Amino acid sequence: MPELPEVETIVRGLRPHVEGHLLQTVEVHDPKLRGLEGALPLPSRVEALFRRGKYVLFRFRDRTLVLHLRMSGQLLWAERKPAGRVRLVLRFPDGGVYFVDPRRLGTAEVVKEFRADLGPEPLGNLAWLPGELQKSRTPVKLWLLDQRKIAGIGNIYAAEILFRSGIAPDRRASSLTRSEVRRLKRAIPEVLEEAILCAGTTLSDGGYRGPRGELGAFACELFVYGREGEPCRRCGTSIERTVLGGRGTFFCPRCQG
DNA sequence: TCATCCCTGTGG
DNA sequence: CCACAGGGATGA
Repeated sequence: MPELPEVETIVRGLRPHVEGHLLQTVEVHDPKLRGLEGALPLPSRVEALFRRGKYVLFRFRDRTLVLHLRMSGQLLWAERKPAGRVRLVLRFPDGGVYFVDPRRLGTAEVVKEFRADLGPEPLGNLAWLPGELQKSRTPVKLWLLDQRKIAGIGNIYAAEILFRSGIAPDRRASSLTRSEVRRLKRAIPEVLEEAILCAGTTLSDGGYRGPRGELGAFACELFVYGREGEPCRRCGTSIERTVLGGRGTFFCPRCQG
């Protein structure tokens, strides 16, 4: 499931193929995306390709194509049609961006101006973080998952960030000690940047793929996510799984007391 | 603030 | 064969 590190990996990989290049045609293979047909003048030059939170944004002169991969979406650069359920093809002179999405939960639209209720990026200056945490009584894991508070963190990285911080997922955000806030503030960019260096996380289901179909190696660096019943890599205690906000929540009961 | 829906492949 | 996976929009 693409979160910030996966989307960043995709954008970095696609950028040299796309930025400054002419989009020739848009092929829509899913009725849910019918709205894209004729939404852009073609051909159209991609002025910039970038990420905001988990969104992928193709900026044209006066329009922006907004993609969200949700659970199962992939964006692949390929010369020919890849395997899988292709919902959309953005064709360039020397290849295409293929939006493959078996569960069809991903979204794509063309807008005049990108609007989404997103909090700050977690890789920038986090000086604001302690004050914002102080204001919220929601469990800290749900706070991290709330895109309006901080943009780009999903279920996998929320779990890993909290493990590294030594904070239990159900702790209320406003109850964190100064020391815990300091550790969280450090762990957020550390975990995300390491995951970007690993080109993201491909779980055993194989769902996430990089822009050329690569696997994300951060799967080998996971300490808690998906490891219920396995020994904690730090202390050996059995990793536990609970449900918080309807989502699977993994943690070490000893390291995250 | 919390539940529901969207989707479909996969594991149990 | 059914429950589950879950980000985000939406409505209660």
